[in-house]
Amino acid sequence: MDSKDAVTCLAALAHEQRLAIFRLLVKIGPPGSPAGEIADAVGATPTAASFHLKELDRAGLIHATRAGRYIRYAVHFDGMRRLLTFLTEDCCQGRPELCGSTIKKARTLCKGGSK
Amino acid sequence: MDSKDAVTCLAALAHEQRLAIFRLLVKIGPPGSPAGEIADAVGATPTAASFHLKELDRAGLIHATRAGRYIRYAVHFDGMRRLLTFLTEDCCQGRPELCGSTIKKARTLCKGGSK
DNA sequence: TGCATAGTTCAAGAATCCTTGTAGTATGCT
DNA sequence: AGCATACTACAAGGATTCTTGAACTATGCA
Repeated sequence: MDSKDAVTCLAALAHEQRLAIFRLLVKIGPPGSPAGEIADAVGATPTAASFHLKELDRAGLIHATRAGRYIRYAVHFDGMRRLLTFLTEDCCQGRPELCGSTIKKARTLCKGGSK
Repeated sequence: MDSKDAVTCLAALAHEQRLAIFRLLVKIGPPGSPAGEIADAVGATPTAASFHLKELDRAGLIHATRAGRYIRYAVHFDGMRRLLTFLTEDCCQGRPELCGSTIKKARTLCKGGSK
């Protein structure tokens, strides 16, 4: 992940409805949820929900899969983990004793961590 | 941290220069750096740097302390940790086996983790 | 084939944010 | 006190992003 990708992710999340959608999908986990239910849950019109879901998808934070007439959206844990890793990279010059020594744990997120 | 605070933080970070400043300060850690050096490091004019530093400060991601004629900025680990916690809250409905069981580690960040 | 449902795309106006220069404030030195 | 340095505040133009409704595409069922 480079700086541009990170800015795209952060801009995607820097919006009340999109943040609500993202957190909802984080909570739901791998099974995800169809677009209509997501729209209802966050109080968005179908048009707005579609627009915001596409933004989150483009940023690589969620992904879509068609299931019959529904399109299910689920959080993309790998994208999420890459973003958090990028934000905390080289914390305290790699000398964790400067900040409490636990920052490295931020890198071992959902779906296995390392790499 | 509520949804509005998180959006403020994310919007603050969703900008190339501000993200560069934040990551620089994360890397430097507690000692921080004066505004002028930060401006040079990220290639910003003094005016732009001041503007962006204020944004990050307002969002609670960094904090300023005057040291003589210099104003040093340093990352505010607590604000940073609160944001990461907020983003990963209730991951997979609290059933970490759904996503790899390591998400909880994201909450134990710099400065000692919990609350 | 024809209709209903689920979701997306398009376009235009409105709102917001970014950029930049100039002026101003605070500190330190002589 | 007077001057230089370090940084901040203000303001206006320009660019980007958000919102909304109407039209469009895709799927499933009878």
